[in-house]
Amino acid sequence: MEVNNPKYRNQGIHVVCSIFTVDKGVTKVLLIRRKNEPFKGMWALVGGALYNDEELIDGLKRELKEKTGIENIHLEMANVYSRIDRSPVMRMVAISYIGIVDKNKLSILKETLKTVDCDWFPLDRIPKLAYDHNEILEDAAKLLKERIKKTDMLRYLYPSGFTMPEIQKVYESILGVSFDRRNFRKKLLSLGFIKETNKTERFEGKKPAKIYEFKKQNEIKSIF
Amino acid sequence: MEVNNPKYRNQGIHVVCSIFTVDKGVTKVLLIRRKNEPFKGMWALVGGALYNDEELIDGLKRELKEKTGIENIHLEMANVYSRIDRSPVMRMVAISYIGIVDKNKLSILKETLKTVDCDWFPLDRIPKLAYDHNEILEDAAKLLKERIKKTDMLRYLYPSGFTMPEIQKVYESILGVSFDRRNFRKKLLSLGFIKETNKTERFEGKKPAKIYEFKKQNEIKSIF
DNA sequence: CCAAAAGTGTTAGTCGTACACCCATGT
DNA sequence: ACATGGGTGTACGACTAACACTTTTGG
Repeated sequence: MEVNNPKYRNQGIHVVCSIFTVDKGVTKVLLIRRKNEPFKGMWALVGGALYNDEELIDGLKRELKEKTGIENIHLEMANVYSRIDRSPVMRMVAISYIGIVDKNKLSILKETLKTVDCDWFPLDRIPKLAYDHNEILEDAAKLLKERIKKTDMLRYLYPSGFTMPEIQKVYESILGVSFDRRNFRKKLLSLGFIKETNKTERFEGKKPAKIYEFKKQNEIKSIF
Repeated sequence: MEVNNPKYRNQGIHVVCSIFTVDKGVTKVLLIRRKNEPFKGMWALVGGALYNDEELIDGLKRELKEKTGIENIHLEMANVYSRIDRSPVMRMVAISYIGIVDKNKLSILKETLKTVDCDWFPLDRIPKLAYDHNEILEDAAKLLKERIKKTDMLRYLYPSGFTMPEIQKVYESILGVSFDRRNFRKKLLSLGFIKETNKTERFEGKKPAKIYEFKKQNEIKSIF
């Protein structure tokens, strides 16, 4: 690599995340409103430019803390965006991540050095966002569907347990379909990554529902 | 973004690809041998540094042509690698791609401006590679398995048709399992992205086998 | 004691798996 | 004519989907 070739100059990496939650049956994503140029005053996904001395996930967590105050959440990689003019400042390739959290278990900063607002937006009411974030968010929402169908990603929404009717509503909200109560329960239990507790909690009914929790990763045994 | 912050400087993007083929029942990957530093003389995956005026896929295709002579092949994104010291020259984030081709339908350049050799290596006989390419290749091979199971990626291995026993052997080679002939045929047909032709070809038997081909993407109709 | 959601079990249909026989051809 | 792989159909078991009744509690 001829380091001095000007074609290698002025490139940077954006790290950006779509953090989802489900609030009373509605899937929402966390957006911030930008204080500075470019895209001053516009809503955007949380993220920023990577430093040259940090890994992607660390840079993203730094940005996330700076712009929302959120710490210690699980994020997984989603997609990559390389359109040449996707940033007006310089050539930036973006790496996108997704996460899902219980919004009631964390507090967000409404204003920071770089933001003037921060809020949860239902997926069907997303404003025009900075950069190509509308596209990134759309892809992220699609991926979220795949991931909750095929992995135990929802464990991060329920670090301390959930009831069947509760998590069923979340699946139905995110996937946009509805399931038979009895079959849903059987299916989820058959996957083997959740377990019953002896606690109960009222959800929508008067009869209390059992609380289940996700097994720790090392408790999940494969078939062989 | 404060463009002058030195932490944003000296970052680059690597694009790199694992191009697979299946040769007489053996899955192989295309490697080049480097002519220049860093890693001079070592084998490596095909790839290089992205220019600031090109998209990932275009940069990768440019590198691919420069270093192997290969043009016009299908590549799909695989993974991202961001270890800070993964390149000794400067901080480079790598985006990896995978592809699969019929090696008999293309010719490769044994030597170029930047390479001294180029060859197909069986996956169980991979030498120590430049950069973190061993890790990238391992991940790519895993992803290849997923993709041929879940998508019609093998269409790119067979642009002009295939016979059942032939493609079955490819699946078996890549996945490392073996299938019942009758069930394999039924399964593949049931997916609905291949169609019969009226041509035949001899494969291993004396009786000629029917040639099938992948439907064009727009011929594949969904269930609804 | 009634309304409303939570919890459970059984049956039918569908899909995947296992398996045996006939067919077309080259030698 | 026969050996070799290519092509097809059927029966069984496993999983998925549809569905109805009992239980627990708050009001």
